Amino acid sequence: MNSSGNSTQLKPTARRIVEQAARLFADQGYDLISMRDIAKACDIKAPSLYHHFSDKQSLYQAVLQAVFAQQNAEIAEVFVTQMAAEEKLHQVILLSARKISSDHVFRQLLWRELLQNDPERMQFLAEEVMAQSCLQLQEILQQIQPNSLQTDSHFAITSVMGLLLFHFQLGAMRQYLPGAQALHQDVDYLAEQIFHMIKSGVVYAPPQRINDK
Amino acid sequence: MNSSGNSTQLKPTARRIVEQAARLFADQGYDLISMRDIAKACDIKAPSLYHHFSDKQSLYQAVLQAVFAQQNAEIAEVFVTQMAAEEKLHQVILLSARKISSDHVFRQLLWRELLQNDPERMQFLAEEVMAQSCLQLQEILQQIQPNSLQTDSHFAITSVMGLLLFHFQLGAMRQYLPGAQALHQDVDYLAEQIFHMIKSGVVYAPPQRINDK
DNA sequence: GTCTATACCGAGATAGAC
DNA sequence: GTCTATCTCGGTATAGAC
Repeated sequence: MNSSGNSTQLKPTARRIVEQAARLFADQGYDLISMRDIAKACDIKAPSLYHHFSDKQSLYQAVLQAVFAQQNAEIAEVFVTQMAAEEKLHQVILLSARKISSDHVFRQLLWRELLQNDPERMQFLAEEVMAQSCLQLQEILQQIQPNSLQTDSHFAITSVMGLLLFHFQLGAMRQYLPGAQALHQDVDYLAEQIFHMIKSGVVYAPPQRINDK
Repeated sequence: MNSSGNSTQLKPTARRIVEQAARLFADQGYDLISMRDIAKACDIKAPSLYHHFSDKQSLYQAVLQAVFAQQNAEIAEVFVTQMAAEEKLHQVILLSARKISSDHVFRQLLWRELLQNDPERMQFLAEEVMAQSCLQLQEILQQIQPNSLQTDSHFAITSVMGLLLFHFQLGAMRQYLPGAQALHQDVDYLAEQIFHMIKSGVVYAPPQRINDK
């Protein structure tokens, strides 16, 4: 359990509220969680919450802000290392996989936001949460592929996101799908597979050129 | 707008209710849609719904059943053609992409179910909805890859699912991510890219052997 | 900053007439 | 098979004491 909103510049009680609310919202969703539920988790009564947040929506916004800012900070760390591009991609995927698989709160909230597909929130998510990682990922990918070909880096980036998110969201369904083995519970193994699929997709046989810039 | 529950063996009014409910549930989710909302969409009053379904949960179950059965039937058609394995994979991905991108109701309900991650429902989804397509996909993939290597077919299958689902769920966020172009709104183009990524992932350099059977 | 008490609303569901 | 009327519950949010 991580990234449950250690956002700074919030007073300690507000911080605790956001932390608890994040866990509950992630788990059961906005509608199923009542202000009473959140209050109970914080050992206070519901009306006290309104001293810290004007209403339920504001609290939810604060939760998203906190969780995604936290995630953003942690993911950024992945990119600082100095290695060959391919090994860098490998590490980025491995560490992102560990992060996303272990951080249930972040993953669920992200999945929920993608469900809504609200334009404003998508812009916020993309620009404030994803953009940094995506740009650095783009750079790595362009270093890996042969100079002569230009594969679709936007497609590659979103595929990395998609594979990471989907494989770790699959959870309880995985065991019922064909060919499932104990192996597939192993985060590092899945990360390895994702790395190879992205790498081969980028390196081999791009279907067509694209004016990437 | 498709697959909105043309389930047979339901009386016509019940069928209409399921159809409308599917659209509403997919769009706004179980909790946000009231029985009154559904009734209004059917031009009846809320209590009349209880003549056809014992409660809200039962109606939701009927919706899932109808939408997923429909989807299952449509996807199954994709596999009947006779072609070389690689071309077959190509077609399967292309047609699945068109289906999943156009069927907003199915995609949203599936995404919502994956959010809950309830073991029983995951088993239902996997076995009743996914299993057929997955097994046939598995067969195709095994025909494509060189006999000498055994790649992880479970990983490949779930990656196909993940890429298809994610890329078409991305919707409004896509335009805010690096490198987005008008191209990426084109279903067939994305399908092409997914096909190539899966193909190269399966054909080239499997990271390690696996006892697949 | 937290509480009790409460207003207000809309939800799911049922009874019983037609 | 559909309706009107109604019950009951739990939700968000506010007022005002401490």
